[in-house]
Amino acid sequence: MDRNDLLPIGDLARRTGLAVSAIRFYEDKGLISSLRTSGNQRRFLRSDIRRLSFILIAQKLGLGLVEIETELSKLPQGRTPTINDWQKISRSLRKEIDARIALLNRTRAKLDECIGCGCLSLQRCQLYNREDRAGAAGAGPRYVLD
Amino acid sequence: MDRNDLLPIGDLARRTGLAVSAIRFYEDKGLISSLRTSGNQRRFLRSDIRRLSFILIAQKLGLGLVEIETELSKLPQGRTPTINDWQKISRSLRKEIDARIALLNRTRAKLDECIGCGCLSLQRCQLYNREDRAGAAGAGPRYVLD
DNA sequence: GCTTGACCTCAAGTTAGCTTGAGGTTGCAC
DNA sequence: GTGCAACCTCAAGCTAACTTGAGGTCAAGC
Repeated sequence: MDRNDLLPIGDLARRTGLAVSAIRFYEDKGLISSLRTSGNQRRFLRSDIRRLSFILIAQKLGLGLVEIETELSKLPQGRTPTINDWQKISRSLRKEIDARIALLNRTRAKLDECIGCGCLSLQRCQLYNREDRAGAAGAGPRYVLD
Repeated sequence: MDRNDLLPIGDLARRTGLAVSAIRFYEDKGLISSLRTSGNQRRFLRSDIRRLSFILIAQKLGLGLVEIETELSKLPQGRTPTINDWQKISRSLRKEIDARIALLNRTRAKLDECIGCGCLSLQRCQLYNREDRAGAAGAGPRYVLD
């Protein structure tokens, strides 16, 4: 592994569009790891760019950092992930997207009924039920979500 | 207006599934308003059940309370909203859903390309751009979102 | 050898969306 | 007229996902 293949945190930040502080934060949370120079500065692998990309995409889908870490933990330990590894884990994201689209479609169908009668009634329209609220993107009142 | 048409906060909570504290919080934020008894207790209109329902649905779509207030402010002031009023504002929500579905479809298409090459590269796959990140559900790093 | 920008740590602050707790009051039923 | 559940206010706490600031170090160019 060439010395030039190790990136300081600022470079990684520039490559991903992330703030330096965000990358440090992710390392703290265990989403990414780094080597250290003798002077205690972080050095990252090139493949970490991809890792951060994955984090950004997954976040966009509404996954929390904890869930993202779970996904990332499916990558092979000890060696740099191959393209094949990334394909596998990306397909898992694709399922997430599919699920979200399906949920939105159901919500839309129910809302359409409600627009029909104008009621917006929890009882009649059943626009809420645990199933749907569970997969929701928004935070929502905790009491209801428990 | 009959005296019986005024609901104490606990009843409203039971009808909507919200916590009492959440309703008070929404009132504080100006999403809902109440009358007071001589003893300073809140009394709500029956139509507030619908108002809270709307808030819950909109939250499920990932709208923030501020955006929801903006929507709600389109309801007529001074009188209880009619079914027609609710239909109008609900259609606005429907558009939100449509937009979100469209965004997810675009994201999925891009991810599919990425799965194809396994790159997950920000440059090549263009899985990020401001347009998409803007409509995203998740929080995302603030620096990038600015 | 000195300056300067990039880097370090650790603590505290920020926003959203609520909940929890303390300490006190109301109102309905018996 | 008394008991007690339901209500009140206000302050503080909580989680997620970061940012900001203070105070200090490292490293490369002049």
